[in-house]
Amino acid sequence: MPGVTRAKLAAAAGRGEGTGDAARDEAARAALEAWFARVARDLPWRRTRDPYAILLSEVMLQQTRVETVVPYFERFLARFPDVRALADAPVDDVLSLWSGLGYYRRARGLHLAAREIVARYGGRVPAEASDLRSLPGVGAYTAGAVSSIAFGRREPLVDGNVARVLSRLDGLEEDPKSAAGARRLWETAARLVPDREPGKWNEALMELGATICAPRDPRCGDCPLRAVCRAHRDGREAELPVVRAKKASPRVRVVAAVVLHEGEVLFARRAEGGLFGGLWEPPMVEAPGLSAARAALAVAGLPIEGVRLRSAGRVRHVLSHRDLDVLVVHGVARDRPVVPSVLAGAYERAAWRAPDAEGFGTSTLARKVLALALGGG
DNA sequence: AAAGCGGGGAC
DNA sequence: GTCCCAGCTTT
Repeated sequence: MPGVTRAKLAAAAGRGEGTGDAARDEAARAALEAWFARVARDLPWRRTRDPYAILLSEVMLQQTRVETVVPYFERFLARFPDVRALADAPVDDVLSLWSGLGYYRRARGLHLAAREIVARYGGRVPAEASDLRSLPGVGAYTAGAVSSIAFGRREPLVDGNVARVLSRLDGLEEDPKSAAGARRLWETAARLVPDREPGKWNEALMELGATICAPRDPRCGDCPLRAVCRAHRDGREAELPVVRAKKASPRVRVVAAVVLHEGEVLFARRAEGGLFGGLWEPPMVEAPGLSAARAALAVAGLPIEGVRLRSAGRVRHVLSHRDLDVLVVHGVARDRPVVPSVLAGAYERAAWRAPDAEGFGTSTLARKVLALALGGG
């Protein structure tokens, strides 16, 4: 790293505490930028300058690991290569490409955002963070990311990685999830983001958090910021950032009914807004057993009263806030029940489909249920 | 401030 | 098993 000697970094680290040391900040910028230029991963969204592709990547990356997103990003972009293609698509097609990625509200939000970008911005992704922030599914992080990375605007961002890196770098004691802690982090990020290539800087901060400044056992020996890091200086890497304990997910008993007729399965579409909103699945309800489930499905309007159902086994599906214990039952309908156009409860409508049909969204849970019920024949 | 919202990878 | 990920929205 030209111009950045260990001695300079060490001198900068000892000068002042917390804020207000421009020389230390500059040393950190130089060190991190040099490091990033050397080790930056080759990721598909780093090969483009298309703001739409970058917006897509940032939405997919919300609470989702880089390695998980890569194949989804490639498929989605191939199917919807620009804002207009996405805006013109049926929502079920969009959810189909999102299937398995999780947090499906993101897909619906992005779809609505594309339509808004066409309607209000002539099909061009806006560059201003405040304009981006007003799009559905775009919060402070995503707005800062798109504005800085795609448009070179000097906008800060704070994600989980940056929160950890900056908490350690400046020795910030507040809980990043608290209002005060978040405010402090955004102030710190805003202080550090440079005029020149702010997007690179933001990416470098995240890259450091993802590859070096890990939640547990950070590799401080390989860290370009170790000479200016307060937490490292004080031996407190393991204590920062402070994390508050999260509560366990309640266990919930669910019954899923896989009803077949001539090779097709009865699917129902979940109402948008809630869990798995907009996705299609074999009807399932929260119930302690089959008889209670039958009653609940009858109330919902699903026509399976006359179908003999037997157990195919259980599926466990863990979400961030629920731990689902799913009893999978299956059976063959003698004659095809007519599905009503409107359903009650969690489902809005139903249809018979081949289990591997395309063009609509399904959750990983739905795929597990189908695999168990149909896997053996 | 807290809860709802998926799924998976690393340990 | 636990932790948490390039978070956003609603209550």
